[in-house]
Amino acid sequence: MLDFAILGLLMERPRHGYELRRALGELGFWKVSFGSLYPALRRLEKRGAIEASKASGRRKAYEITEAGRGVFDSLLQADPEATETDRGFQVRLAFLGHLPSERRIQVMDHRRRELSVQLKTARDILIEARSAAKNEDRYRIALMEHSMQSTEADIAWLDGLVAAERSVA
Amino acid sequence: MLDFAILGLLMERPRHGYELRRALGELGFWKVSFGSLYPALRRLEKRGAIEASKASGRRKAYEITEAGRGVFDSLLQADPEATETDRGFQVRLAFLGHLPSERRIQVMDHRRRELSVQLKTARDILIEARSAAKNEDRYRIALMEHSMQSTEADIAWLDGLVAAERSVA
DNA sequence: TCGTCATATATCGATTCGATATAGGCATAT
DNA sequence: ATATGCCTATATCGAATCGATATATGACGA
Repeated sequence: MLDFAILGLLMERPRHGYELRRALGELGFWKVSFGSLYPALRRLEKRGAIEASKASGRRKAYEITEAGRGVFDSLLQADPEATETDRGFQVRLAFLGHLPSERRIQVMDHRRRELSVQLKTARDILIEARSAAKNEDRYRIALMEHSMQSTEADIAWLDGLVAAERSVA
Repeated sequence: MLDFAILGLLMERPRHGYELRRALGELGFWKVSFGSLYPALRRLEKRGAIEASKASGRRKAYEITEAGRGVFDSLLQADPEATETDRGFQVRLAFLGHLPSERRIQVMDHRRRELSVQLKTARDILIEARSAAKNEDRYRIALMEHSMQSTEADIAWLDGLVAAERSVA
């Protein structure tokens, strides 16, 4: 996933490692560590997906290669029905603008269905937990409730994105 | 953190591995993998924090030891000012009922301050990003906005928890 | 000129992940 | 009865990621 995210950012323009880390963090869902970032850059270099060139000071500017663009595309267009982690979806979403409009809706719609299922099970579990709860379980219940509310908010947000996408298409 | 979470669940009653995984997942913020869980149980056994006993079928019921209770307490009471990951906070919150009331508020209050800082930076970054955004960056912007909204919701939720805690105290 | 601080790359050991193997128990269809 | 398929349950592997830390550079002000 990190490789995917790095390639996505480099599609736009060359960046050095530290800058990639900052840009990723600014997306809001992932504060990637150095211990992840620099090994990932080595991986991508070894695969020929990116190339480093000296920049000012200690900086190394990384640039995506033609091969790298191919890797990015195949990651971007991976089957939405296949298993995808939360982070996987978020990275894909960040670069969804690179897909044609109807494929975008497919990706978001699939995610929406997954979240709906999650929400239903969360609701059942919560009802069960509430009925069995002692007072000292208050915070565990609160966590479950908050998690449910977050999922609901995620779904509503996705609906908004899909609606916006349809209205421009 | 996983060790902490496992001990917290075992404080209540003995459970076997699979059940620990389910209980953790039901908290909503962590679907722990087997590859994390079973090594964690080995670690805790080796430290003498938990003990396994045969249960029905292949099941092994794990029970927390006196030493384990000590480990749990020291993890629970760790300085709230010290660096804490998101997941670290959530685990601590799940078992916050084991702390005296005023310490609970300290923990939540510290988290609240961290989230406030996050929110401010996120806001600045978003403003900056909006002004420089091209059309294809739409989804990146949407991610940032959603992340901000989530942080706002987290803060509001924390405020509710703190208020509830004060009202019972 | 000397600290000091933000920037930047790098590496270490430990944790966690995601996938997979294996096998027991239980319900249901043949 | 017994075969089949499906949850349950423990376990392990290699790879990705984390969190902490080391080190060096450049910019800026005391």
